[in-house]
Amino acid sequence: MTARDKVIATALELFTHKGYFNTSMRDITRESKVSTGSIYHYFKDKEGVAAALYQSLMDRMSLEFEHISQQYETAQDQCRAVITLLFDIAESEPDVMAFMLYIKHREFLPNERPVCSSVPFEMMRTMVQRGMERGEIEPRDVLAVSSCLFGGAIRMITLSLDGILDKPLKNYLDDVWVCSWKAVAATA
Amino acid sequence: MTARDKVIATALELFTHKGYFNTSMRDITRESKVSTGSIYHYFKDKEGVAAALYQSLMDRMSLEFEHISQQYETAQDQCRAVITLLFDIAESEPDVMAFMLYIKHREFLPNERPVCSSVPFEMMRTMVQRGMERGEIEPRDVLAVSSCLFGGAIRMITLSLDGILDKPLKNYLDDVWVCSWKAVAATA
DNA sequence: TTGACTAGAACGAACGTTCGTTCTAGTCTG
DNA sequence: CAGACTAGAACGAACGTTCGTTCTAGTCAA
Repeated sequence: MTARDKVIATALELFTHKGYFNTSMRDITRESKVSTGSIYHYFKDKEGVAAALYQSLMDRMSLEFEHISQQYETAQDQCRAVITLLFDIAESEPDVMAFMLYIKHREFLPNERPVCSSVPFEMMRTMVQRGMERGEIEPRDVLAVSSCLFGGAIRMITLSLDGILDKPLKNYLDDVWVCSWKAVAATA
Repeated sequence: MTARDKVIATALELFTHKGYFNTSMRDITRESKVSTGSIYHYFKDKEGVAAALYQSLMDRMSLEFEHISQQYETAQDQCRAVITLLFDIAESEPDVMAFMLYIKHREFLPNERPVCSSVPFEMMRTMVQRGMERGEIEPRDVLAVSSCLFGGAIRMITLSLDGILDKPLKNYLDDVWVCSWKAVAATA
């Protein structure tokens, strides 16, 4: 693991657990065991660390969604795969999910667009759009439908991150998916 | 308007627009025209300002939800009223909505429970619970169903706060409600 | 020897908070 | 009623700390 990677991994952990502003560069040097000088060699500033972390996570999600788009034919299968993937990540790598869904990036990445208009979120809306064109999904406003289709799952994930759930997240997957799909499915 | 109220109103505006950590006590004194000394007379510290603001908004929402519970009989009517109210507030007082839904309180209010387990959110789940008992809502896990019923609306509100929507939020209300209710309604 | 990398001491700016003081309005006393 | 007294609201300069960042010196591989 390179020094750069160690910094990013440490930043993910500290930013999600303590928050960006409650994490000092000293915290990062201590936890990552990379010196101040090295960090500023690889990154322009503290914001640069956050930006690199953010970018790497967005790239990863874009890639995963790309795979799903290719692997599945119907919008129904694609969207279920997306929600399943999100649930998986939320359980196995809660920090990753927390940084993507839960954190207010724009407080410390003022030039970044809001998450909702990031590439992965756009891809989710594209899936919905295609589902409408294929007649799988009731034709309505795409934003409204996308919100309803994925909103339940996303709320469930934030409940999980907040430690509200007493069972593992995956136990709720079936209930959430049945409800979410019923919300948008074209009436036969 | 008392000095105390002026501070809370200013805090709401600055915290939502710039974020808690990007807002200094000097910003608050400048904008509210209340001196540093006075602020520390009314509030223990910066966190105390945020806590008072948070509490006042939660109290207000609890009260509004209480009214809705009494005013409407069925869970369907209650839940639609809740979503309508949230949309109304999001449009007329976006700062209020942003502070309640969008902001990561726990970064600066470490002793506060997460929003999802605040009183207003509990009330929403109670409405769902009663809907199940009355046979209006398909019996499933209450948390999952609540997430699906309100998740779409909440996502829509965050889209609105992010400035993604090109039309006023209320234009989406019908689509969102139809989808959300279909997600959970008992099959006749 | 050069250039990429590491190290951590040092710097200056900005922060939240404190503190001594002044101002204001009300109350008590003779 | 006049004057002494009190409580607490308001003020803002100053303090000590912490932060992000820079700087200088050193190491190591090619």
